[in-house]
Formats: sequence, C-alpha cells, structure tokens
Amino acid sequence: MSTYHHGDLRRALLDEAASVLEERGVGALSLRDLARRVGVSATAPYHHFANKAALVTALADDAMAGLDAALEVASDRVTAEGGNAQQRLNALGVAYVLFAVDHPERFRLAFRPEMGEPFGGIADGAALPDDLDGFRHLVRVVRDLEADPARQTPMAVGAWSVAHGLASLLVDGPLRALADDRDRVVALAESVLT
Amino acid sequence: MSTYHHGDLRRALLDEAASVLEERGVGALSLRDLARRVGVSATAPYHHFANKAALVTALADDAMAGLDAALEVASDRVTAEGGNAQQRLNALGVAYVLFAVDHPERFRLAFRPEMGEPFGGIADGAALPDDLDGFRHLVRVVRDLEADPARQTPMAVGAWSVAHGLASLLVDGPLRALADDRDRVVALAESVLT
DNA sequence: AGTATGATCTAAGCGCTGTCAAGTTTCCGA
DNA sequence: TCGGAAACTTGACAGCGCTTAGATCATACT
Repeated sequence: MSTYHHGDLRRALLDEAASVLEERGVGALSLRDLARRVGVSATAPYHHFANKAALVTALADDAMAGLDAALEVASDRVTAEGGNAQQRLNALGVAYVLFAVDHPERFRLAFRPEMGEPFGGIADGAALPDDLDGFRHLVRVVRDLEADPARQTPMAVGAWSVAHGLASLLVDGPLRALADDRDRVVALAESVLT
Repeated sequence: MSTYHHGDLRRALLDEAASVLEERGVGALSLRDLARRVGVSATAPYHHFANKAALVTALADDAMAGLDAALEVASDRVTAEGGNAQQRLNALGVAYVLFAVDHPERFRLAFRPEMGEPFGGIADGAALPDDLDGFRHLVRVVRDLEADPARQTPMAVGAWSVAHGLASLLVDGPLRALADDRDRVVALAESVLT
C-alpha cells in the first residue's frame, strides 16, 4: 500500500491539535487521541516531537505567530490610513485584545508558562531589543513615540501590561460576559488604552 | 486503632496540595499522590471533593483569598499612614504585583479558567457591584476616587488591567528576569501604575 | 540495478492517572 | 443500645505519556 509514510505527520498533528484546542481547550489535548484522529499509531508522534510538552510548545508558537500576524494587520491598516504613532499604538492594543477575545484558547496557550521558555526577556534599564519575540510592532511604535531610549522600555512595558491585562480579564476574568459583544470590547479597549 | 477517621482530611488534602503547588507547580498535582502523602487510600479524597477539578477549584479559592488578604494589608497600611485614595490605589496595584511575584503558582492558579467559574462578572454600563469576588478593596478605592458612578467601572477595569497585566508579564512573560529583585519590581510597578 | 541506510511508522508493555462500585469501619443520635 | 450515615478501604477499569524493540519504506550511493 502507500500510507505507511504519512507525508507530513508533524503538520497534521499540529493542525488536529489546533482544532481540538479550539473546541475542547488545552486540557483535552492528548497525544494518543491526536494520533488516533490522524489515523496513526500511538507512538508515531514521538518521531516528530520529543514529548507532549514539545508539541504543545510548537502549538503555542503557532498561536504566538497568529497574534503577531493580527498585530501586523492592525499596524499596517493604521499606517495605510495615514495614522500617527499614537493611533498605531492604540490600534495595536485593540487588536491585541480582540485576538484574545476571538481566540481565547489560542491566547491562553500562547502565554502558558509551564511548557518551556516562551520569551527572550528584557532587562530594566537596558535598551529595548529589536525583536521582543514577535512583538516587534510594539517595539517599533514605541520607538517612534518616545525618542529617549531610557524611557522606551517602561513605556513598552506599560502599554503591553494594560493590553495584556485587559485581554486576560476579558478572557478569564470578571469581564467574560462582555467578551461576546465585539463592539463593546472595542469601546472598552479604546477607553482603557490611553 | 484510631486513624480510620482522619479528623479533617479535606483540610489536610488542601494543605498538602498547597505545598505541592508551591514546590512543583499545578501540573504536578495528583489526587493519588496527595492521598498517598496524607496517608490515606487513593479514593478517600472523593468523600470530600467531587473530583480533581473540585479540589483544584477549592485551592484556587484559597489562593484568591490570599491575594485579597495581601490587598487588605496594603490598603490598611496606607490608610493608617494617612494616605489619600490615589495613594491607596497605587498601593493596591503594587501589592497585587508583589503577590504575583512572591507566589507565582498561587497567582497563576487563582486565574486558572479551565476549572469552574471563578468570577461573578461585571457589566459594561452598569454600576460597580459591591463585592468583585474578593476585590472589594479595588471597588472601595475607586468609589472614593471617582464620584460619577458611570465612570467607576471603566476606572476599576483600567486599574485592574494594568496591575494584572504587569503581574502576568513578570510571572510568565518577558519580565521574568526582573521578578527576583523585589526592589526593582516595586519601582517598575510604581512607574507603570499611574 | 541493487542494496545499504536512515527516516518513518507499528506493536507491546510499564507505571501512572482519575474515577467507579462495593464492602468495611467508625461515629453519633434516637 | 442500636441503626443509619459518614468516612474510609479494596479492587478494578480505561486512558494517559513514554520506552523499547522491531517492521516498513524512500532514497542515495556503488
């Protein structure tokens, strides 16, 4: 026959995992179940991922990439509309929050700590690094907005904090009830992100 | 003999779980292991908790209570020192962040969504409820600070967002490296929470 | 063309988990 | 005192992550 070698089992597993994640949440992820769904033996995934944590980490990387893409779209849109740096920063915050509301499981997974080291890390007084692990848009807009390098890092941290905090509260916290109404989410985000 | 009935197995399980949580993280929690440590059969916990999720939820409630207590201490301290409402709000934010840094596992668990419904929820235009599930201190200080009820909810949301976001970034995000140095955490928190 | 080699996948099994069903021991109130 | 309820035990089941050992396939070299 012909299906002994799968073709791209790694990709198939990640895709299946993404759909399980969306429907049942991260707690429902199981290597055996994924293998079953893809139609492969229980141990096949181990030829593509060292262990379950590695698969989940890869999935989290995908989620991060999705968030980054959403921020890029928002940033480009404001730029195309001739917006200034402040408007771009606000748009990034709104897009950040909307991504979390639209894809809560992906958002949660992206910031899940117990599986690996997600971030490069930034120091306190040091200058802002170019690539904040996918948050290059934030870095760029902060540099446009604040000339003094010493103030860039606190500014980036503050902007990121409020966006991330609001997103978390909408996804997991006391604002969950609002998360369904995108218009109200946008209004709330714009009023808070200033 | 006498140890057939344990005395307060429920409390013993929760205490043991709290210590496992602190040392190994939430992923290392296992009902069987807890039972073993407490010296009881594997199924004994089921007479006190419907399932594992119920135990974890109870543990999360404890964690929330701990955070609330930390906020209360901070609020009382500022009040005793004759501080105004704005100073009290800032102190709450710093205490919030410090709790997260000092007890990262407890902080993460308190906001873990997949086990039950942690929050009561607040609506958009509605007035701020008295008890925001343990965050009564935030509600109180916001009421002292902003007379207009329509603006209280956005203000509370904003303050909570930035504190929660900063705490998350310090615990799980790109600021992890700073989390060890409490003085710098305090300085960063005070500079961001304004 | 023939074959070795490495990549890919399967099969069997270990120790762990959460949970259920049924039986045993202890406590406490009528 | 005694009977029911509460607390706990034993035993078992299915599912999990992961390891070890072996089968199968594509392809690169001679």
